[in-house]
Amino acid sequence: MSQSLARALQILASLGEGDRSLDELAAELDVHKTTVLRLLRTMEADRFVRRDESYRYRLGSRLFALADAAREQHVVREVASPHLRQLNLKTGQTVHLAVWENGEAIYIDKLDSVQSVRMYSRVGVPAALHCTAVGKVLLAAQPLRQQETLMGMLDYHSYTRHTISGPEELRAELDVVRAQGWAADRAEHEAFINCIGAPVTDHDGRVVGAVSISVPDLLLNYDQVLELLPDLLATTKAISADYN
Amino acid sequence: MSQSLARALQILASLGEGDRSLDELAAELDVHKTTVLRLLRTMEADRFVRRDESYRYRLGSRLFALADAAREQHVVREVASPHLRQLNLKTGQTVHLAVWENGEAIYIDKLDSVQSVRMYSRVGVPAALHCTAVGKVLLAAQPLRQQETLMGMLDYHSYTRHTISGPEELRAELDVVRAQGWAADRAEHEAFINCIGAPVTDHDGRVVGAVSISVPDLLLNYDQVLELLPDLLATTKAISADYN
DNA sequence: GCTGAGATTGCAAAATACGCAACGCGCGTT
DNA sequence: AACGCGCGTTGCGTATTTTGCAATCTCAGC
Repeated sequence: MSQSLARALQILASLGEGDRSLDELAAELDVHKTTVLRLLRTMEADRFVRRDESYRYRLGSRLFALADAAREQHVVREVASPHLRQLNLKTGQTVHLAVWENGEAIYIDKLDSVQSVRMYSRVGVPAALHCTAVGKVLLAAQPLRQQETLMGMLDYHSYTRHTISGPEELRAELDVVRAQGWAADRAEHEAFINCIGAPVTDHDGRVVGAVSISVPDLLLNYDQVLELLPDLLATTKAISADYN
Repeated sequence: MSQSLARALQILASLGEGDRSLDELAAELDVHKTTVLRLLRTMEADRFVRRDESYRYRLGSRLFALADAAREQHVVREVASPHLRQLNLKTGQTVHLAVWENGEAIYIDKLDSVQSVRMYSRVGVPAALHCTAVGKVLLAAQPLRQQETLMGMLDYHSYTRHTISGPEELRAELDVVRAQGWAADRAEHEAFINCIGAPVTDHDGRVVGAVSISVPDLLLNYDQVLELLPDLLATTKAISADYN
């Protein structure tokens, strides 16, 4: 709708992947250098973008401030924070918090494992609905009508050979999730990583978020991960209680 | 330079303070509703902004992702993270990490004290240069020419009755900071809060960041805070070593 | 079923952003 | 030391894009 703004957002997205030079950005957006320069200048003035000594552009510090503010607007995250920290300390594993936002499951918090095994996940990024623990938990909690719509639209990308590959299979899986009150991801999204996830609910029992624990296979096998389930459920229960 | 973009950024800044309705935003920016609507739509499409059921606008999840990426682009933060965590655990106090960015000292990481005493500081926000420990440390490390320029431009806002109030006083303070290798803030920014801060350096000895510990007066008096200095210096030394 | 507050759209005016081409500047090359 | 190249920057005329208005639509409360 607004061309210059759309381009500016594209620039920000691009800078999110790494620093860029003016020409690189111009080439990427396929617009004239001049245009990019002026957009960058505007954003620089408000600290959304900065540039280093060698004229390479990077994301600016204003984004920190905004993201920080955006988080505080997510009540769940505030409430969950200390509990997640405790779970992270106790289990030593990577812990995620995700919420439902506009048809997607979005990670809004992440605590790394003590062993710094890098995982492909990031705060602010959507989680796949058909093959992650939090995705399943959140999807299973949506109105049935919307679940069906979404299940029909998913791409069912096969990340590993365990990935659920179609609506029927997913529908069955969601039934299990609803019945048992938690979801598993047995190397469905990343090979050699198992996860378990459970919902956080408000006073009316509505699901307002999902917490998961992710463990690389080489640390714990799937059955051993299941032994962490009581800790996970205790955490989500505590968060839900604090949530009022 | 780019009007629509500038307005859009203004909208983001405003949403950073809380959720807004269309009319509220229009009034705040003093532009027509239509204009705001279209800007919001553009940002909504890229998940920079979202709106809830009742048509109130909030910051979107894309900002999380970007902020997360922006952090990872700050090498110092990555390297410092585990050390800060350790310092935070050992002392139990609020720990900050700040870097120099475009003439300002910006907080890029913060770990709260175990006693949740709220401090007025926020990741992404600039720290005052004349009355915070990190501000002094970072300012003292800049080229003298720039220091002078900046000292002439600062507003020397008197937050408390201990706040440094002019260039001469600040110049003397910075000499002390350089000489001793760390800086203090004796209730100069927030009454009843004392801080100590020290620089992180790269292999060439250039200052690339600053770490500080902040303690409310009711927990420890100034002399007691000074006893934490060895811990602080050990931390900055360790970070500097890891920095390569 | 009416009323009104707020969101949304079509349109025409013009302000604004755009691309071009020329300039400046620093760095590495010959 | 001079030259040339790469890259950022600027002035300017054009026309695309954005803007504000006014009319319309939608939904909630009465």
